[in-house]
Amino acid sequence: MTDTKNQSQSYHHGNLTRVLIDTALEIISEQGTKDLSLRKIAKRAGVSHAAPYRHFKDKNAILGAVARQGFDMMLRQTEKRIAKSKGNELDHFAISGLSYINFAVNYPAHYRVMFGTRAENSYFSDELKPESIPVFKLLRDIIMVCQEKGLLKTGDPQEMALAAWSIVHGFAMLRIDHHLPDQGMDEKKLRELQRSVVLTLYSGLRPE
Amino acid sequence: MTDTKNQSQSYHHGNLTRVLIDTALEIISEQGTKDLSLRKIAKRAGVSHAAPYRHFKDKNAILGAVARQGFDMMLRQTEKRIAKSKGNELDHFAISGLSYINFAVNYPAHYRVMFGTRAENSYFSDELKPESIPVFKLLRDIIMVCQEKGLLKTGDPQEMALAAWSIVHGFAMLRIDHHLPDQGMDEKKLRELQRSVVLTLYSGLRPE
DNA sequence: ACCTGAACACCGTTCAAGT
DNA sequence: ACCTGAACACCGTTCAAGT
Repeated sequence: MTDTKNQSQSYHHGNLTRVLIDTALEIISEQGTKDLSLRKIAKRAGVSHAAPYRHFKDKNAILGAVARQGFDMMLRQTEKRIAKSKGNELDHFAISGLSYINFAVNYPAHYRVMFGTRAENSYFSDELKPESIPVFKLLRDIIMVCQEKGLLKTGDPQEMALAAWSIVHGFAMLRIDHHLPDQGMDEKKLRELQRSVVLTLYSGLRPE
Repeated sequence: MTDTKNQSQSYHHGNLTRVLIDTALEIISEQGTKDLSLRKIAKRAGVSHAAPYRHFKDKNAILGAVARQGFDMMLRQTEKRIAKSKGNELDHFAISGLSYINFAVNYPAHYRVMFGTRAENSYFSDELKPESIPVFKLLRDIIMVCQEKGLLKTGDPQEMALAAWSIVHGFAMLRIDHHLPDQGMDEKKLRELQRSVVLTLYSGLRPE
């Protein structure tokens, strides 16, 4: 009963920025990226359709904020899973890939904004996809450690990280866009499939 | 000089359907999927903005036709490359993957429509992604032949085809959307990278 | 049968005006 | 400083009307 005062007035005092991001995510989850509009966001946030322009340059800037938040969440989540693991570095490598796919499956709205086709995503800076760099670096660092311990084969770690990323990104995209031939597979079967696909292909990176 | 008669009148006699598809592709290539509009297509085709509705149910139906054409082209192109190859079945397997990525790189406009997020792509039928089935089957058949000859390890060919598909789809998407850390890589370097990534990961499917 | 033009309900973005 | 409301140039889709 004490914190019901900040209802319809609260984000008139500074937190509209956050509310707009959260509302955008809600709408994307419910109606898809395609049907997201600035005017819908504004209406649901209880504000005029021009108000968001005080907080974001344009519609893409809101999507950019959503993407940034997504990359943050994905990184933290992956780091946490690795920290909790009792396995060796090779296990960490596998966990990073599976965790990546899990994030995409659990937060498809975020993921779609993060990796919407670049042609449509001018909300990434004109330079190279800077948002995805930290998670890519994490992957590459794990690979380098594995190489030092002889758990993965030698070779350019950047290239191997890219290979690993291709698999998980590809699988995640096919999965959340329902392009998989998942004829009547239930959730458990899909998770097994996902595990099997990643581990099989990762084995191509093991020492010969 | 003989066939200049069919200029602005010709598609009033039945081929507007084709002109609309081709025009859509032109605009996507020039301005991106996001900036494609029915009204732009109609205007460039020299027809009123309501005319396309005689030929397609709605805007998505046009994109569906583009996607279908893309899957056709991809399949034929891959089959042709395999037919020209002098290698064994394992080579065919590698060719199918590299050919897949090449198609995406050479026809990014097609590819983006083919694999735009499903939430946005109601132009795929409500059933399972039927357009992509033939190319998926080709991949699976090659895998089965390789298994019979002991060139690939045993296991569910459907699952292995999915694994192979994940890689090439993931790499293709990252590549055409410029999410790759391709700092100053030229075309030749990118093709080497692509080849290396695919072959490395495919080696995870080889007999143990 | 095929196309047009007006109409409707939406967009993103800008800008003067209000508090 | 932050928000509103009207305005502008666009959308996709429908439908009566023209040929």
